[in-house]
Amino acid sequence: MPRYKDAERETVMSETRRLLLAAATKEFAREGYAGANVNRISKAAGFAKGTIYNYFSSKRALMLALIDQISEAHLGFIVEQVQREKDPSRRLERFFGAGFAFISNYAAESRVMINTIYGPDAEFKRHMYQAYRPMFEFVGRDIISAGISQGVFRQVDPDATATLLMTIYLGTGSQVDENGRTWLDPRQVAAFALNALCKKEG
Amino acid sequence: MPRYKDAERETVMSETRRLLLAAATKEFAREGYAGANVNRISKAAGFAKGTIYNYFSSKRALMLALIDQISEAHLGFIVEQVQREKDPSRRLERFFGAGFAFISNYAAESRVMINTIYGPDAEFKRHMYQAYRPMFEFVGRDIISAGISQGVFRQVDPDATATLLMTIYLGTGSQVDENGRTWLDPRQVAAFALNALCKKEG
Amino acid sequence: MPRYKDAERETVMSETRRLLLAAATKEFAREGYAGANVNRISKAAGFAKGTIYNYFSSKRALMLALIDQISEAHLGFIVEQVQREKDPSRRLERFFGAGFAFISNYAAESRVMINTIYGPDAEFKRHMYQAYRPMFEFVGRDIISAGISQGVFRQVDPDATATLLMTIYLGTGSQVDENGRTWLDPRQVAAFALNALCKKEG
Amino acid sequence: MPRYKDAERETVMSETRRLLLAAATKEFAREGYAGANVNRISKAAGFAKGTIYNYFSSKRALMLALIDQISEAHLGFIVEQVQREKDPSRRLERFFGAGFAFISNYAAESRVMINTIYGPDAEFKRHMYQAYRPMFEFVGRDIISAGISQGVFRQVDPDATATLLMTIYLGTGSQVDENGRTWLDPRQVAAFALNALCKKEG
DNA sequence: TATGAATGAGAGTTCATTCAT
DNA sequence: AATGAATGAACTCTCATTCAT
Repeated sequence: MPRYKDAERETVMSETRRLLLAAATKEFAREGYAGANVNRISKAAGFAKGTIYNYFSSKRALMLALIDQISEAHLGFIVEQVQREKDPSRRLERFFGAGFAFISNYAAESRVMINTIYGPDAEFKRHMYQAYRPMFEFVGRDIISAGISQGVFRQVDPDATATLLMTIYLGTGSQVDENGRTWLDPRQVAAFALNALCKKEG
Repeated sequence: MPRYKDAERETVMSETRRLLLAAATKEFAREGYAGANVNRISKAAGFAKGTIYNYFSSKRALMLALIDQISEAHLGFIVEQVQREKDPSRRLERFFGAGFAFISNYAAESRVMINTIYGPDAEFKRHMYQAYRPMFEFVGRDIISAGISQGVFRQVDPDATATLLMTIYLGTGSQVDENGRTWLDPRQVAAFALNALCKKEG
Repeated sequence: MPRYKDAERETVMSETRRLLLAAATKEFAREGYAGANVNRISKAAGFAKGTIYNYFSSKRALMLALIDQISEAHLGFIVEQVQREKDPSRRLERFFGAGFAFISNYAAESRVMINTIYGPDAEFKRHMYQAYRPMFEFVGRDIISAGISQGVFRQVDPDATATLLMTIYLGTGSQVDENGRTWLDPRQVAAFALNALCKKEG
Repeated sequence: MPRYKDAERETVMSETRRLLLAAATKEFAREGYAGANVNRISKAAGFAKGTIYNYFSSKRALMLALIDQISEAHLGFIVEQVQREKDPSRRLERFFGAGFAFISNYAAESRVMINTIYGPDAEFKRHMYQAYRPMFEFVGRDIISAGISQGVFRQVDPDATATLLMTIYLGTGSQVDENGRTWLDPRQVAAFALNALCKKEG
């Protein structure tokens, strides 16, 4: 869990900053980046309009900080659970299980992430991919490659397959109904992926 | 500047509308809905700012009309190609092939679609799902169900699997690099899906 | 009745022009001059947007023509009825009676007149006063002066009193409830004025 | 430009609001509500265009606030002077005297009031009547009814007569020439009203 | 550090008017 | 004479950002 985590920040980040980021998460989730209102964020966090500029130099900077925070939490959440399993197939199931659980438990954060990944802003996308690279690498290395070398998965390209699995995760996980419930079940998705990846047994 | 074409009014009207929608597609693709500028759209189409309001009552109405146009083109493009094949497996391959081709050939339209589906605006999303329902149904009926009844695919839930495939399509197809090239190859994705769906042969 | 009336205009004024002025009356009455919409007027009259400019050079010119038409009708309506009486007191009663009747029968025209007289546009006001001058003169001469010389009314200044009576008429007549009914009754108002004007009898 | 006065916030806030309302009064008086320009008001008050929206949520809200302010000032001005007299006839004279003085001293405010009362906007009219109700009641009670019970005035309906007097006041007072001078003299009008109301003495 | 009044660029939208047909 | 697509100035309102306190 502390992996990929900047221990420094924890101490530097004041309570105020945390409150502002929490309010920003909700606002960006609800309105999207362009539609979000900086003053409203500051007020929702319990501060005056100007306060937010003592912590973030601009609306964009706030968004970038939020991307970092979300990706960090997202990675920690998933890695921690996946690593409890050793078997690659179980790990894949856990991956979807934990992934969907994150989306359910951190709905606003997930909305921000999805909006950003599929949104029009190139800089934000680049930043987000950068921040999520560890997760792509983790899936490629600790799930796919591990499965291949253990003879459980077919001989697939680990990078491309990691991308595919991440894409499937993000795609399926981001489709939620009015109540925030995902359309699909993580077990369904995991079963589909396992069917595609596992060697066929006669 | 094309203030009065000499042809019939009907034609002028349609042509202008078409130009406006084309310009809107580019603008919405580049900036997203919230960031798009209505005046710029009208100018880009070759008209004065006010002209667009002779055709669309508001920015939202313009977007909704665009969603309808894109979804219609998208469905037509894919169905036409998929139906050339009769074998369900070939159809699945065609589905991804045609899908990725649409994304490549109609990059701006696809961007708008993706931004909308994964974006923050609930009304647009609802409208888009409505517009794409025929495509979900087509995949479930003419690919999945057809494959199951022909004994090619496993006994899966057609609706859930159609959703999954659509999601995979949209997710994988929407990830493009700076040049608009998709990260993944439609054949890779189709192979993955076929592995997951086809009955295992000893 | 044909007094103060430009017989020429009657013939020149085409049916289209009449329809446009009728529609303009309703629009100006409902929205006021600034809020009125020229296109809406043309459409309401059954014509295309541009047609109105074949008859009136501008929105202002339309309004000025309307003021002339309304004042002419207003004067004709009142004079015709007042002149049926010979006794100055009866004439005063008739004046208010006919005046209130005009407001009731020509509600839209009256609204336009009132809006204009008490509105912010100096040019319109000047034009309206000019157009209504015959009515001021008529009241001063054929009611007040007549009454004084017949010994019925006190020795008041005919002009000032005409102004006062006109003001009272316009003020009381313009106050109508939701259903277009005046707050006050013309007989009440006439009685008040007669009390003020008539010589005291022992 | 007075961005930060050194005094308390409360005071700055009120002062700015006062300046904005003062500028709005002039603008609405000159252009009418529909023709008024919100940005111009803010600029005329010495602020940037956006500032006015820190104080009033919309142009309409600004107008409604102005109506309240004007009616309050108007009532205070008249009541204060009328109550100095005890005799009903003197009070009636004072009523017109003070009323005409208000119109002369507060020309812009009076213009706004008159434009609104006789203008096309139903909501504003309703609001204004509501705001002026105390004045109608004051006239009915402290002038008319007082005069009747003291045997000075005839037995008239106090409410209808108050309406009539208010109407006469507003009508006569609102007719001013280019220099803001009323056409009629308050004494003339008061004399007319007294003649109408007072019992005839042999 | 926190405040919030002030700023002003920029957005969506309206509409009087023009003019080729 | 009538049309209506096109025009573009002008308007109301929003909001990221600044900065004196």
